[in-house]
Amino acid sequence: MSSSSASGTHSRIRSDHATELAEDYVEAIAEIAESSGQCRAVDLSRHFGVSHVTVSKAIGRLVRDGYATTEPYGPVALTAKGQRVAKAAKARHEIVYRFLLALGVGEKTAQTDSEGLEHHVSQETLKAMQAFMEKDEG
Amino acid sequence: MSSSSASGTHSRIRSDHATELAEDYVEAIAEIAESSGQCRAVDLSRHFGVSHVTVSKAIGRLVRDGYATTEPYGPVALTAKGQRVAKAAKARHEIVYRFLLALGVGEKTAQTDSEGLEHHVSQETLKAMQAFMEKDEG
DNA sequence: TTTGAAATTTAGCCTGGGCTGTATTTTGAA
DNA sequence: TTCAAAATACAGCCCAGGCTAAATTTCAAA
Repeated sequence: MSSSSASGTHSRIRSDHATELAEDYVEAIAEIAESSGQCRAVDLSRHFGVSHVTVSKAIGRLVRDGYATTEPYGPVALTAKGQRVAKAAKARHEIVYRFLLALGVGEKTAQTDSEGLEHHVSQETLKAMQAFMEKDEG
Repeated sequence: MSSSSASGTHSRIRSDHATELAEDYVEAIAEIAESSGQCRAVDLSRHFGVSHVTVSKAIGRLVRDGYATTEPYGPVALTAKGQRVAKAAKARHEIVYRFLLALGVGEKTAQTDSEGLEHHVSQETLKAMQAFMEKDEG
């Protein structure tokens, strides 16, 4: 396996972590807003199982980084940038999820694993997953 | 995709992060120790591309959590627990890496992606990956 | 219209993982 | 043997992501 090494690879993984939560949040915000018309901090708090304060701080970072907007005591809305990220994250998530099912993994595991994997799958691997599903299923 | 939700799944993802770095470190320590006889902080610093101070603190956590031992100004060694974790991480890493290759992903991407994915793949998915490789190649 | 419950905010705390700068210890070369 | 360079440690800083407790605002029901 040629011993990985060479800071580059690993530092990419590290910096990925910085955006993982943001992606999880915008994805959740888009889902909730779509299903119930708007997304409030309390919805996210329930969704992720963390305190409302944690959500509030996370929303603050999303706003700071241009992914979302909000008003005091109001709901959260995604910016155009946030919507792009949410859409891309959802697409990746679905590909990974369907791929795991096609691989023969059970639904529950596919769901759990796809949430963990979606942030670490490159475009090239996504392509390979899609190719596999096309070959495999239709 | 049944909108994920339900704190359980996501909180698992969060707490995973706590052990990811530990796994990366013990895996790297095992590799370096195997190839050069011992592992020093400076080796890890170069391996991960982070400062020696960051490595020093990480080693402190490894020691605190029973994964490694060290003496002042001395090299780092894995405990039995650390060796178990390193071995398991390496095994997972290799399965994921070979699986990606079998999927048709290029070597470089397989290397990068496997580093990101290895911490998020469940036993069930690993089994499915192995089954795929056996069917596909063996 | 008032009031109480629900939601949000603010303050303050913790750990992890990153950094710089400075001191200390090892160790190899002169 | 001495001394400078390399490695390690220590002090102190930052931000992310988690928490509790307390203050504030909204909003619906009485």
